[in-house]
Amino acid sequence: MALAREGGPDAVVLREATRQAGVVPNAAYRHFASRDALFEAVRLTAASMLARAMEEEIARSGRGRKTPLEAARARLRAVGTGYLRFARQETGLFRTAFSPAPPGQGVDGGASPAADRRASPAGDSGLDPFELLASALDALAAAGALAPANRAGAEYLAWSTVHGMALLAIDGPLRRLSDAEAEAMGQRLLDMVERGLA
Amino acid sequence: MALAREGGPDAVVLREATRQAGVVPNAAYRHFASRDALFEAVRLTAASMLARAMEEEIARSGRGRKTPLEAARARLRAVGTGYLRFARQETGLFRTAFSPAPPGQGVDGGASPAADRRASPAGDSGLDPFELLASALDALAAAGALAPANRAGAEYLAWSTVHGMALLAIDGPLRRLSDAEAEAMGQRLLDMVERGLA
DNA sequence: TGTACATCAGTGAACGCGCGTTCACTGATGTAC
DNA sequence: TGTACATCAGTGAACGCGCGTTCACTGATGTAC
Repeated sequence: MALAREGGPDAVVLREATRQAGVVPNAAYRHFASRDALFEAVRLTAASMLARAMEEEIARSGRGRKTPLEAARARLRAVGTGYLRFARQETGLFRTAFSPAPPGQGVDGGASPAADRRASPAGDSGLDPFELLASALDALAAAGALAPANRAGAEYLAWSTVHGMALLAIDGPLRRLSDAEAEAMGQRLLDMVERGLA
Repeated sequence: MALAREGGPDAVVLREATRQAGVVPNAAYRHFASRDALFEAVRLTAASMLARAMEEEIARSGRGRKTPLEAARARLRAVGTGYLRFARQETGLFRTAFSPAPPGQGVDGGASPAADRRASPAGDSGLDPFELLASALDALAAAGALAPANRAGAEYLAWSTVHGMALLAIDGPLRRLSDAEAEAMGQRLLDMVERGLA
């Protein structure tokens, strides 16, 4: 996890992990069948940390009295905000979570529900990032701010938007933004989504 | 270029390139100072091919009589559509174009104007993808479909959106969509942007 | 027209590096009878 | 209570691999005088 946090997916190197553990390289094979299996475990953990970060943001957004519509909007925003913040603050883990799984296995790139559920420690909702988003959109639809005709597949539209900004903020032209600027840009993006989905 | 097209940035390996050229490995050093320099050349070319694909899409969108507003909208859509299609059809090159430049050099990840201009063959406009987007947004603002207050930084909002979907369509959950489905999803995304930016 | 020389793509051999992985093993800890 | 045995994390040594890069070189082509 330290390697992934520091250097992203490519830094997850079996030999280096054993080095940091103060142990001989092949000792890793007591714990993981292969470097791919080790990587998969790291990826899953990273994905569940992202989910966790988003849930904390959601919890924060729930505070204060609100109409159902306000609450639904705040929840969707929180999902996006949590995602963007995690991407900026834990760049290596974020990139690891979305690193395509090694070919061969039929495993999804990104977080799969079952896998996440397996990895998630007690105390969170057990929902993966995608499910958190879906449920925020459901709430928005229930509150009437998202026409039923637009509900289907809306996850992918919202996710695309926020995922793209996360990556531009990591690798791309938004990399050099200050925290405050990135935050403001993120909120503008979420405004756009809210308006665009309606 | 063949390596990048086939396998993305990680497949751009000096030794393999010389192998495919039917030449001994160190012969590469007649043409590039290092593997990083070779990679940079590939990246630039990939970026300029993306720009090219977008320009073709723009040219296509210009056909038929339209009001200025319709034309501006069509142009912005074309920018997005070209981007998304290139990402799906030339996945390896797309990923290469956005691969972060090797550290050390102060070079941007993604396409920088000057670099692109250098690399672009005669016949295109010489604008990089970002500039194509910017000019489409200018046209939209001029046509009155984008409030001046929202114009600044709108590039980053639009780009984020489309970039995110491109990546979800490459690595993520949108990977398995058919061409027709991906196309439809892309158009919905662009609808959202149009509405959201206004 | 002929000769001396520079240029330059490519050769052949070798380097050190870090990687994932395999093998036969040791030695401490827990468990069965 | 004591002994035999299984379990299991970690050891030590070695493997083959592909990578980028360096070195001194060859041999064809172009250029100057």
